[in-house]
Amino acid sequence: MLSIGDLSKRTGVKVPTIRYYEQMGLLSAAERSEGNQRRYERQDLERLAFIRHARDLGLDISAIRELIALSQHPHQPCGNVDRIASEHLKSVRDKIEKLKKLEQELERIVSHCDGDHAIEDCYVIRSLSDHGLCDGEH
Amino acid sequence: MLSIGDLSKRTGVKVPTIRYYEQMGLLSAAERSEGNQRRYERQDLERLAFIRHARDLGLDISAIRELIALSQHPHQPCGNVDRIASEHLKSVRDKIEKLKKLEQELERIVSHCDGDHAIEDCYVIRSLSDHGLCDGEH
DNA sequence: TTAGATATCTCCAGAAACTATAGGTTTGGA
DNA sequence: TCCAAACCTATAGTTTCTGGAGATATCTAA
Repeated sequence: MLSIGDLSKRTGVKVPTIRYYEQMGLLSAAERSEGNQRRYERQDLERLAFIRHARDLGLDISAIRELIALSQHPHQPCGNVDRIASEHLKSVRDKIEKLKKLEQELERIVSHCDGDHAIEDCYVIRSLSDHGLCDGEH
Repeated sequence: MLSIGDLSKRTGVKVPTIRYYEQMGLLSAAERSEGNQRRYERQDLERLAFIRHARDLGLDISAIRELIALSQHPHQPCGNVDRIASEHLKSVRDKIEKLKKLEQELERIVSHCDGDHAIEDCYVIRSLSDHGLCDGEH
């Protein structure tokens, strides 16, 4: 039996966050010690690792709740699971695209600034003020 | 003189967001009409465009506040301006790296799932549960 | 000029996913 | 047995907005 602190150390999820996940219904309410402290088992460790992993992947809490619910009806076809993951893949790709544009623009802005002239002539400030100096859309 | 609605239409920033920026000290308190409604001038339009552009680039409010403060001392050298933009560029690059790893992992997950078998065999669920199945770190 | 529609005002609450604090109780090791 | 560390609950704060309620102002058309 693990305390909440043990669980935290093993998964890297902070203690208040574990309690928060319980409150959000991602973890079922843990057993309690005589003194009312949470006690966990291996299953809970796995569940929390699942949640953490999914959060790292950027899935939001409702998507994770959905996946957990699906995984508890194991004889259903897994089309929905595939759908959730595919949707998420799309959104990750969108994010990458947007960030790449930002990267280009910031590179361009920074490369014009040698850090050694007066602010009134600074390209960073000028280009932030004037969208017309940008190469692309954003 | 522009109303807050005009300003909103011209910049694409929603009305409550403009008021929020004023509250956060990014926009100075606007002049008021006799009936206490905000009235803006061209300068305010430019300032708001600057803020919007910087937000689009992902700079947070405190960074923007810093840039605005710096831009009000136009004869100082612009090293700090460069620093803020460079730091942000670095964090954008980090995010891109992380998201690319996620993209690969999700691709791998989705490609294993044809949406047509039972959940108990589904690779999505298995690999989310078991971090050991991942290719890389995240 | 006046009625009615639209825009604005302030203040407050909510969304997401935590994080932190306060004040009190339990546990585990010397 | 004692005390520090960990735990408990409840509540508030974080960030960047967004939306609503209820009251007031402004604009337009008749």
